[in-house]
Amino acid sequence: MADSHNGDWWRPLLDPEDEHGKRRAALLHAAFDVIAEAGFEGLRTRAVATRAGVNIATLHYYFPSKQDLIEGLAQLIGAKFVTLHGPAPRPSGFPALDRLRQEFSDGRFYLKHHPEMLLVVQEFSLRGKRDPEVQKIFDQMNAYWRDGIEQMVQEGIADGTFRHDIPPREMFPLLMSIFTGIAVSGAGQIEALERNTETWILSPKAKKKLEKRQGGKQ
Amino acid sequence: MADSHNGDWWRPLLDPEDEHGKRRAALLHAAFDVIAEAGFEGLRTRAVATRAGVNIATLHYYFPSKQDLIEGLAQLIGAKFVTLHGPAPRPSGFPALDRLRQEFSDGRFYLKHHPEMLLVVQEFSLRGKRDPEVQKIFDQMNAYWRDGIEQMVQEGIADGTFRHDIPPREMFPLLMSIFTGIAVSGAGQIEALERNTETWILSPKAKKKLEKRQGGKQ
DNA sequence: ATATTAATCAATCAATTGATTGACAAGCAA
DNA sequence: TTGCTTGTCAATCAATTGATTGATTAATAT
Repeated sequence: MADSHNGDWWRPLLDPEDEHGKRRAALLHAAFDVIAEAGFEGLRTRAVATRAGVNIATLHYYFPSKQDLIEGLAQLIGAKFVTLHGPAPRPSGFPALDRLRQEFSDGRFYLKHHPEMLLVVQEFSLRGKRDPEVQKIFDQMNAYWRDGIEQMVQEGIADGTFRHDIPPREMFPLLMSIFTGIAVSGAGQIEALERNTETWILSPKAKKKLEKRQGGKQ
Repeated sequence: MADSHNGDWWRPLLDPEDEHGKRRAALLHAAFDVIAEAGFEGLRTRAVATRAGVNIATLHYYFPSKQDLIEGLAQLIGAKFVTLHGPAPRPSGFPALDRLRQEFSDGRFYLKHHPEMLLVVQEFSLRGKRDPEVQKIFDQMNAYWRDGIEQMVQEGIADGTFRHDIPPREMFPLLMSIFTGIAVSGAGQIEALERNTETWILSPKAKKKLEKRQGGKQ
């Protein structure tokens, strides 16, 4: 994710060579913007079409129904989330800690540069409660995220980076709750939150090592 | 809050003697139900009126506009939240810990018995981003909650129940994030989450006392 | 050259939606 | 009784909304 901290972020997603895909993508991005501004409550196909610079009938040509448009956007966001959260090699002495920090870094990035992304995800999260198709995609997204965190926790405990007296299965909901809380409330003190979380879950051994390393550098 | 864990919960809110207030309340409760089922996206004045058993024109008699209805419900929920979260005397050796546990207890209660309440609050939270009037009420609600937690943290640190090496101002966003995360994700492992949170923030002294007390009882 | 398909739009439809109007009945005051 | 206020509803309005139709143009295939 850190690699994509640029202006382009997630927009170029469908094949830009394909004219058909281009317009389709433009409509999806327009839908994203409208939802970000007005929520699902204010999502109007006309607004989406106008924003994409096409006629309302053209929208229905690419997305037969409003529901198709919504599901298309859900899949777009889901796919992008997986891409951005994909496993990346992070060479370091504390791979688990690095991944934890990456997670916070991602949170900071969205909060600072693309809060509308978190907002739209919340909109979808809420809509999923009454829309099985959306829920399915949302569940996949969450499962992917959960698996990543769970793996991180297990690795961290296995290599002695994280405390061993918190069961992996219990540490996960803890982190998940913290991350979700950050995304929703937009915690202003995310740095302090990160620091304290580390203080909490790092093993004494890893703490000492880190202090030593930092002490040597400073 | 624990005292109100009954079937009536928060419904009897306005003066039931007043016929005018009765109808008004019925409309607000109907609106609550509609939002719980269909979200703001699906909130229709007709549905609310029908549910309350009155004509659409009667709804507009009590609430001139849809916006008035929404703001009325926001205030209703806000007021009830303050009532339910009001400071209650909790005689115990660990007042701060008791309040912490009460907070988790409240979370469990809503998740188990009234998840629709959390859902509607989320709907309002999201709507607040584009509705200043709603946001104002929501902010008051959150400020009240925050103050309570902040006070709890300060008391807990002052009387030695909580760790003193975490600044109160840093412990607060931590708990806030955890609570929010629970409400949103509906964490299934809320019990484990509570246990680990306690392990985290309790001071060593308080832990020993608790262990002793529990050991003596069991 | 001709037929077919893809892409687009202006115009329109049928249904919905928030809100209003005008009428009526019950309660209350003068 | 008379007149005013409150509460309620059937009917209606004007605007919106998701979706369709029919026509047109450009590209592609035969």
